[in-house]
Amino acid sequence: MGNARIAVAIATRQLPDGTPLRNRLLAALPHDVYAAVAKDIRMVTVEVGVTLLANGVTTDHVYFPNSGVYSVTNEMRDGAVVEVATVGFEGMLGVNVFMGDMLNAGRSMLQVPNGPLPKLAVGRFLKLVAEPGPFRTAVSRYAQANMLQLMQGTACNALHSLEQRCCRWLLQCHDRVDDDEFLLKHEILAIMLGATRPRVTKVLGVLQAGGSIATRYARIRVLDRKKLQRTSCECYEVIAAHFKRIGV
Amino acid sequence: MGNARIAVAIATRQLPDGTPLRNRLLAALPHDVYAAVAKDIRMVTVEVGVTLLANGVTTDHVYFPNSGVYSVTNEMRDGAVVEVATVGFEGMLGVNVFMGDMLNAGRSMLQVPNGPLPKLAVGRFLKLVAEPGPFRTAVSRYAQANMLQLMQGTACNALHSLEQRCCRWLLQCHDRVDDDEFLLKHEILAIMLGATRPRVTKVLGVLQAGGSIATRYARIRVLDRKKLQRTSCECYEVIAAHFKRIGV
DNA sequence: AGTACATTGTAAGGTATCGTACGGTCTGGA
DNA sequence: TCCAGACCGTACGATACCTTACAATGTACT
Repeated sequence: MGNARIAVAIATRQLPDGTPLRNRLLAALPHDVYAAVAKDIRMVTVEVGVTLLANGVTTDHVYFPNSGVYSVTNEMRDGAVVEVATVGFEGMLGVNVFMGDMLNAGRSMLQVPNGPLPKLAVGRFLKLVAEPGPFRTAVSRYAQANMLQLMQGTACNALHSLEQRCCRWLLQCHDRVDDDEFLLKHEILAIMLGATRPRVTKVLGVLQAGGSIATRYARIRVLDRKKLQRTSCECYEVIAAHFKRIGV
Repeated sequence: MGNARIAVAIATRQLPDGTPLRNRLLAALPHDVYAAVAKDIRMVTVEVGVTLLANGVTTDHVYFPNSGVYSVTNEMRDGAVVEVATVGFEGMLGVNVFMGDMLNAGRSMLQVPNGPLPKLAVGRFLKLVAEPGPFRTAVSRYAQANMLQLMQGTACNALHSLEQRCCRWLLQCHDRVDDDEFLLKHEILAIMLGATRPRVTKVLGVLQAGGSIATRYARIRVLDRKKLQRTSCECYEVIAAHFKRIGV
């Protein structure tokens, strides 16, 4: 019995706290390198909405989400906040460091909680990506995919309805959480989409009436993914295709 | 007289067709390298709206605008087109190549004509950026600034009014053309902003009544930059500050 | 069970935007 | 000089969205 447990531990890589590694970027590290890096990974417990990387500030750590949904948001002078990129286990928070810019762009925070968050010191990260290899390649591809996501998002915000964008967000969220139901308040969703809370409530009501989702107090459950996808704009598929093509 | 002419030619770098070099990225090349590269630069004459880099296609050339305004646009399945990034003499078309992705993202085209366009073969470009140095640094910084522009644009499209975004576009355009008046049809501007042409006409009418601009047949003249900046959203300043900070 | 608080549901009046259509004006070439 | 086509100005009904406010419901805690 004990042996079986160890076998599993070896077969599926683990984070320092014992949870299985899902982050795609860290997973790209060669086995021996990961073994060495794992010691330097720290697990952080974060609350929804708390700033992980502040805008215009140099940080000492980058984050590699293992579960849950994180957002890079942009805040205007009048306080209006809107999401510009969604990040989950496929990526990282702090790509700007890889791009050679130590100042964070936008504010990164947790939106849908789903477990602890691994972080790594910037210096350690930079050493890992300094040399060509699978990790550097993975991070580079992610940076590119992230840019494609931004491009699609820019167009989407200019052209598509709230309902369409809301469906897109729910689908992207669903992809990053290993459950059909997740913690998500209407207000959070409203901020993400740059809309007002009552409008989001109304849109979610329509989606619920259509049988795509079920909403509870501070929770949303995806019932019919395909229906949700039909109501969404094409941007969900386009972004997913980009990520897939680039191999993230 | 002849000597004076040569002196000028040496003092201000020239493109193969004799026009002075304004593109910031090419200008970052060391003198001797530029002299060697100049032979490989070809000048292209382009028409407004013609596709330079098509979406999802591998190209053999990258472009370094020397004047005028170029756009990277995103096209939806229903044919709706919207601009996601503005490019002028500060940048290049085809950054994705630098990011390690040979497939173009979005469609790049000319919006405001202002002279011929220098192009360089992809292979030649890749050799130039392969080694660390001032050119590689400049391109890398531009890639980063471009990403910041995308982030700000995403938020801007979600939050700001057509009038605000229109002012931002006119300011960005004005920065890239060495004249207060430039060729720009309302319809082009409408496409850029993801709006309908009549609305753009209306907004431009208001701006004209306020004395910020003067419009003629297919032309717009900037009369009062500061007034235009006050009517614009903060995104113009934010993006300009990003470019400045990164040294593009 | 009951209370305080957080979250969601709903409404109303006002503003912005959309789609569409049509007439007016400018420009370039016959 | 005149015409055809390109471009701009304007209008109008329909729809989406915003702001604000308040009522209803779920949750946590006593």
